[in-house]
Amino acid sequence: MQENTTNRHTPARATIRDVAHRAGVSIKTVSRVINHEANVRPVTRERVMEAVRELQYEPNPAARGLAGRRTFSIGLLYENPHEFSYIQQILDGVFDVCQAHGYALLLRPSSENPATEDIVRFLTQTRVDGMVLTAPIGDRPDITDALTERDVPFVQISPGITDTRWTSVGPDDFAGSRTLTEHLLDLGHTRIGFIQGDPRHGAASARLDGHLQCLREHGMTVDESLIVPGLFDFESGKAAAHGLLALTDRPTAIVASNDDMAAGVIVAAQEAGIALPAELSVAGFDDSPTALHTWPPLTTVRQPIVEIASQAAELLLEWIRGERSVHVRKTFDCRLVVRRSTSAPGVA
Amino acid sequence: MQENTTNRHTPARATIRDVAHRAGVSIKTVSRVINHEANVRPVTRERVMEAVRELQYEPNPAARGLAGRRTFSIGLLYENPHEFSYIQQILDGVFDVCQAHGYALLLRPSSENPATEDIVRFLTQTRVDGMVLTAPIGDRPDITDALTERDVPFVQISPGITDTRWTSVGPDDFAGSRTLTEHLLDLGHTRIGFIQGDPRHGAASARLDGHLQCLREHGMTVDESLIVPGLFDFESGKAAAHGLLALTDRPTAIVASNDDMAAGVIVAAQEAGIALPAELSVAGFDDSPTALHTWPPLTTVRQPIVEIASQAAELLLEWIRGERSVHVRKTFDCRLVVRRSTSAPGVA
DNA sequence: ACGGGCGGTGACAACGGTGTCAGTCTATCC
DNA sequence: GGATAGACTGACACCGTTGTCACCGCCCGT
Repeated sequence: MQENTTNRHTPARATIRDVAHRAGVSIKTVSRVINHEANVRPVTRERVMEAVRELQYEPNPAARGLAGRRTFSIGLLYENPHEFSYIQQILDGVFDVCQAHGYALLLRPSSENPATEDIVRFLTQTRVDGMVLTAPIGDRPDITDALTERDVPFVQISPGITDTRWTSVGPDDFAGSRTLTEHLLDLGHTRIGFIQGDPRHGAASARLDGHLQCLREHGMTVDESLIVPGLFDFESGKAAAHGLLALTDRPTAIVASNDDMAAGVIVAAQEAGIALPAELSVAGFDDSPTALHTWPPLTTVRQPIVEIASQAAELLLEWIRGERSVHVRKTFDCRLVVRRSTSAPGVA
Repeated sequence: MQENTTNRHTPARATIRDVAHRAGVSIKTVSRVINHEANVRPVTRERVMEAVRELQYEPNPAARGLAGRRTFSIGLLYENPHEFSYIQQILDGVFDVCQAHGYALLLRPSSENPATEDIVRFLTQTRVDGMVLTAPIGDRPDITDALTERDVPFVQISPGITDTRWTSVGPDDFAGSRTLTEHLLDLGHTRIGFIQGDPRHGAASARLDGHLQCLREHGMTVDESLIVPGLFDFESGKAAAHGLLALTDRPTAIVASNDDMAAGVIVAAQEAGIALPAELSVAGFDDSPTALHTWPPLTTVRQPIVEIASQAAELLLEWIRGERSVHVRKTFDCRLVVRRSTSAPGVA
């Protein structure tokens, strides 16, 4: 016995009413079951579940959204990234969690320094239940205010300042950077160049601070001329390295605040005919794929990006569901990854 | 005079009813205006638009979706990418078009070879109005069939086979590859290694065919031992290069089917102490950021990824709106980009 | 003057769920 | 044995749009 033989395509998706009818209960009870509400007899629940399975019922998100005032979707805001693999991993981590909880993931890439109203429009157009904000845009007060004002929950990833009014997740950039510099000191380097990251990112200053702190702990004076600005991208790293390598008393090691810049340093050294790592040790940060694509492969600091992103999404969903009512800041440890781009001065 | 002073947060978003009341028309007329339907007097239209502006009205997508059976959102399906920048550019291109047309972009990353039912679940859960499929997953008959069966419009990006039943967009891999090989022949190379891409991608065979065709056109016989497999990722490129460089009569040039593999070739050459480009010319494909991050920078073929993605989204939206009823295949020209990784044999 | 067509508009019923509230049915306690 | 407090269930309004259809007025041709 076939149903609906005339309707050849689009086999008329089952609705909650069909399920209710089949299970011999009211639509409200079906609603209770699919929303995991309490106070449904196990027998009833099972009967409903069976009807759901038989009819391959999937609740209509539009109807749910309309009646329940939520969309079961969250947005991910990010600014045009330099390190593509970074945002890709963020995306993977967030998506996994969304997937697991039946949420959809809406993307909101943005140009550099997007207008507040553009972000607000995204909120009103999509009505996402919450947002994951990446650095550096997640720090902007106008954005956090706009979200707060509209009661849209959000979680920041790697914010510059840890504001107890909000929830955030990030790596321990400070400690990671300190460990890295310590590694170079242990190898015997005394003149270490440092290329800063994009100052709009909190990670940039945290990594610099870790470096400086480590030098001080080891009783070294800081040579200002060895601390140079950068923007987290390959080009700026290369340019900064050329500057450092042109110094009369040039450094025997250079720490770049991320791997892309470190790759720039390597190319700069190659252009200048400087042997790696014998004449110059190079280190990065992030342990992005780039770190393995250079020659020699990069010593770097691994931050668990996917895990950080998952945690951010997890915290966001908890908040959305009202399972948590206090803001937290989660910090993840970084791990030093030693490869062939660093060695004792003079050693190949 | 203030409205709603008690309701401090969430200023009670305006609905179509509020707009109708303010403009002195029925809600249906407002609906007509915001959907750009015909048969509304210009005067009326303007009056409604003004009310919309004053109240900052944005239609509720859930209500729209429920009543109108469409979600104003499209999905982007992609499989875990090796070249992160590639998918990032695809995303940018698709997003721009969505943005311009008021559509939301839902992401559906997937593991390698996802189950059909996972994709189907994505469709029924999100009820997107259409899908953009990237290679290689966009080629899978089970996926295209599932979409067709459910009347979900889709557009393929860089499919392996051009099926006239569907719409697709992609670069001219064949011609691009031919141009690249020609460049090497012009430089005087006669033994050219070729590293193939992931065989699941149509681009892989198209690029190989372009290479072979070029050799034949120049009256050269094809040395099978110079054609080796690869998977589009750095590691496989490096491994393949090691194999080619170990040949007794080793090639003076290697073409990799994409930039990541070419980066692998460069590292392999460096490991083997082979001078670039004097002893070995290397070329890639795509002109990804990687191409500029190697030393020497890569000669490659640029494909207009963002443009391709935009076009795909554009075609998809046209189809969704019923503005087009015939399937097309759009091909974009590639451009040879010569950098320092290629030179005449023996020349630095 | 009349009927027919068409541009312009509104009333009203969907769309498929959730929230509220009232009701029934047990088990428990005096 | 009756009162009472849960556990469990359903009726019904409502969420904010779009689709359908009826209607009104006006212009046109005869």
